[in-house]
Amino acid sequence: MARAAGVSQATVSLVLGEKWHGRVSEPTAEAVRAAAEQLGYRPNLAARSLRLGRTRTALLVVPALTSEFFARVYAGAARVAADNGFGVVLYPSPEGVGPAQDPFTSARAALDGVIASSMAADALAALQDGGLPLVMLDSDPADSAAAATVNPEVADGMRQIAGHLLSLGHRRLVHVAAAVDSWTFRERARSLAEAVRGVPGAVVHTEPTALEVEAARAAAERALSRPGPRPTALVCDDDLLAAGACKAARRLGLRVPEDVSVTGFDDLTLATALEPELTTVRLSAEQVGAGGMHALLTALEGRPPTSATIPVTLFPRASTAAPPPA
Amino acid sequence: MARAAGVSQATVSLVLGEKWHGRVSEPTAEAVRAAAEQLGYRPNLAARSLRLGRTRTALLVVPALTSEFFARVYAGAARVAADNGFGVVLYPSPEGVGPAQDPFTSARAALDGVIASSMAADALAALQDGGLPLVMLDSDPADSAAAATVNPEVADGMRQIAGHLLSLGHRRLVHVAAAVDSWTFRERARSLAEAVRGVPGAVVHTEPTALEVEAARAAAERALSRPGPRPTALVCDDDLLAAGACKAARRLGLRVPEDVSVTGFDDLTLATALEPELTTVRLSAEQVGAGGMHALLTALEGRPPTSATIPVTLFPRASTAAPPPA
DNA sequence: GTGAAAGCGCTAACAA
DNA sequence: TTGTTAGCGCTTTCAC
Repeated sequence: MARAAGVSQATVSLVLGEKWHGRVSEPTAEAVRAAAEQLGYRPNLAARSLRLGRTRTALLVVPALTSEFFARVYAGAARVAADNGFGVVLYPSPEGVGPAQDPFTSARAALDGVIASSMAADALAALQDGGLPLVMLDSDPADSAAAATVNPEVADGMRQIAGHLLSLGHRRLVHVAAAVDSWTFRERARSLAEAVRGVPGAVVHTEPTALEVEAARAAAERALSRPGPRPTALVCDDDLLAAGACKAARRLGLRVPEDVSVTGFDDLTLATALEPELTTVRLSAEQVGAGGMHALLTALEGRPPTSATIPVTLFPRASTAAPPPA
Repeated sequence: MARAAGVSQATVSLVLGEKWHGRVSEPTAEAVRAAAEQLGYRPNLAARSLRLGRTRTALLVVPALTSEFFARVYAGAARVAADNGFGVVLYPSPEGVGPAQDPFTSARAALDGVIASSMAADALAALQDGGLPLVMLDSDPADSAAAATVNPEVADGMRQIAGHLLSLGHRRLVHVAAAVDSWTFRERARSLAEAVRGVPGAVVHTEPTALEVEAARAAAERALSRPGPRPTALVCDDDLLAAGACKAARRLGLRVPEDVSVTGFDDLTLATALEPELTTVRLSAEQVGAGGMHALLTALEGRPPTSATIPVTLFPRASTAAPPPA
């Protein structure tokens, strides 16, 4: 303790907590700081948490951190948290081996709030009885018991993709759709269908697939091999799926984008690592994470949190072009 | 408190802490468990940590979580931690904006130990005075003050890559090297140079680059355009760099692998999303993370932690072939 | 087999 | 302007 070293008792608390102005003399304050510095003293967080009843820790529930997208969501949330003296702990990915753990078994009492992605559907049940402020990410703004929702504008993103493709002249589209039952993917499908519906002669066929390159390749190959006129554009729910779609095209001897156009979603590193570079929609995952943390902090301060919406941007690159003449 | 609800006082502690055998009667224990269940009672972690002086929390220091590799390291560490009632908190990526934070300013007193990657070099200084058990990942086994080191066998991986390429007949290699000053990359360079040295007529030129696709593309393009006989194989320190190398080759009108072979390192998702699929070495990042956590837990139990070594595997795929005849 | 009591390090209210 | 004190919820002796 700096108490023995310095001069006083809990004056230390005031000084180190920056609450001493007008209550502790400047010399004393300086002495305390010097002693703390010299002893390498750090306040004990457990004691502080116990006393305060708050832990300055938020739980982030994401389906799989190994995905670049959610790693970025974490990065954004952690940055905002750190700026506010908060920490972020992750709910162990359900992907992992071992028993699916109740996020609260080990953590509930040590949390101030929860930020959850809609994709981690199975974890939501456990959150119901939490009684903690909850901010949902990329989720249905309507139905949740959340204090706030922070969503990238996925519908707008899909609308932009569709607009881009339709104005290039594409009329036979395939939606290479993530077979994941979550609001964000339903929204994308809805938005795409709506955009296509407005254009005479345009159709969209849906080909569901698991969220993996190999599964997407198989799905896209299926879609491109169906009887009837070949689709000219593959609209994928994720850059990863788009990578699979490109592989499918090449395996069938088709060129991207000359014979078939392919679009992604997210703008991961992958999008520009591929050849041709993917036309895709950038969702700023960091902003989603940061927005979620902001909303949670607001809720924690007792103010009504503002549901936010993160704009998205279409990046037209080399994987899309006008459809072949035929 | 379950105290009021149940029947007794701190008997609760014994029962819930599984320390009651032979000290509390079976009926009482059952009653406590029932009450706890019914009230949804969870022990307060802050209080427990305060009392015990331990937090069951480890810090994982990684350069950038947005990279798939380190996300996997985290996943592995978190899995092992969870199995042992531990949590893992991440050191905010130095990449992020905002002031570079001392990991201990907010966390030191709340940590039991530290796991650090060598790539987070700048953070190491701050760790020196930690006084906490430290496990290093992918770092020089010799020089560190670490209790243990957990390393994937990168030298062996590079040896396998070199062997693969040399036996295909390649003699003019380029090492597209990550311009990051860390042990793991020095080790790769050393191992590659050594393997090539054993083969008469074989040479390796080093082309340093930042760890990004676009920078790697530029570096590879430079290497392939140098005067003199063109290199026939590009050995990259990372799959991401290999993606850049492939783009460089195509931009110069060269085919992969017919005109030039390309190899990666890590076997990220990217490796099989690209075309051709990358010949690469799989480093099990999860195992590195898990091994690191195991070593830390061992150290925390007072037993001497065992430095571990994680074997790597060469995956020969479509990005390598015999060099062109000329 | 169970309860009473102390104390982990901190903060906030109050006394001096 | 500073020190004293109580108590956050838990674990752990130690009496009973």
